Amino acid sequence: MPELPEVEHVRRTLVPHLVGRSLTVQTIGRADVIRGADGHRFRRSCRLLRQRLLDGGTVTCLGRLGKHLWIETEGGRRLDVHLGMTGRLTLVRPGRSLTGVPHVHVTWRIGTREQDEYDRLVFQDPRRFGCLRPFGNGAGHQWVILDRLGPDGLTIKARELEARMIARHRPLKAALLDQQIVAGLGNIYVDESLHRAGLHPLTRCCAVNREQYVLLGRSIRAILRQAVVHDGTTLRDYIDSEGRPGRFRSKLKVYGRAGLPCLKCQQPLHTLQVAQRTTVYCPQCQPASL
DNA sequence: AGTTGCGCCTGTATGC
DNA sequence: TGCATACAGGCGCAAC
Ligand SMILES: [Zn+2]
Repeated sequence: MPELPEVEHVRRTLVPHLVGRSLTVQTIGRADVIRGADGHRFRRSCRLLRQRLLDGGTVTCLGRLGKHLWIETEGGRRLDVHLGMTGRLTLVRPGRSLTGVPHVHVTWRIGTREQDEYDRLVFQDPRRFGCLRPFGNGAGHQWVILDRLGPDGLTIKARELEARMIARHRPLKAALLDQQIVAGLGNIYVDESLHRAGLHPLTRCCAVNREQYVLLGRSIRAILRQAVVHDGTTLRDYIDSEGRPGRFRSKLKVYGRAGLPCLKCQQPLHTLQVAQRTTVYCPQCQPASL
C-alpha cells in the first residue's frame, strides 16, 4: 500500500516522463474520485473539471509531502494525487489498449517529445480510497490538505516529533499514524519504526523521554530512507508508474511476520490491535513501559 | 480539544 | 462448487 516511500518512488519514476510535456485530459470514468478543496466529490465530467485536472497544461514539476503527490503545470495549476490503499498512477506505451482494464478513473494524453516511451498517464484505484484534488497557488490557495500535514517523515527531526507528541496521551502508534504529527507513515512503516526504536506501540506519547524521541526520529528516517532505496514495499497491489513492484518487502522485520521469530532476539512476534489496525511487535525488544 | 470508533470500498483468502 | 464471512487500511467524520 502506498505510504511515503512508494509515493516518493512513483514521483521519481514519473519525473523523466512528464516534466516538460503537456497533458490533455482524455477520459474521466468516475468524476467522484475527484474532490474539491472542501472535500466534496464531483458528480460528473465537465469543462471546468477537465481544466482543473491540468488539461492543456505543461508539467513543470512533481512534488510530494507525506503520502501526497502533486503535479504542477505552467500557470500554477496543481493536482494533488492521493493513492489511498490501491491507487496507481501509471504510464502507458503508445498503442496499448486500455479497454477492459478495470477501475480506470482518469486518463491523460501526454504531449510527447521524440523518443518518449509513454503517451498516456492513467489513474486507477479499485478500492477508491484514493482521490485527485485540484488546488491552486493564488491568494485563496486551497492548500488546505497539505497545510494540515506535519513534517515529512523522511526529514522530520526528533525535536519536531517531541514537540508534537509530548503533551499527548495517545498510544505512540496512533500518533505516528496521524498525518498531522508526521506525514507519510502508514501501518507498515509505523510498525517497522517502532521495532527499530525498541518502543512498544501502546506507550503513551507523554511517557516517552527525550532520548527515546531521538531514537524514534532516527528510526523513522532510516526506515523510510531504506524503503525508498528499495523502491518501496509491494504486498500485492503496489506497482510504480512503470509497472515495477517494490523490493523492500523482504527487508521488513515485523510487518506480516506475526508468530515468526524476532530478527533481533529470536522471540516470537506478537500482534495487537492499536488504532483499529493490526500491529506486530516484539514483546522483548519493545517492552511495555508503565 | 483530544481521543476513539465507524464506514467507505473491492479483491483475495478462508470456512462450511 | 458455491456462498458467506473476514480481512486489508487511509481518511473523514461522528461521538464521547
Ligand atoms: Zn525481539
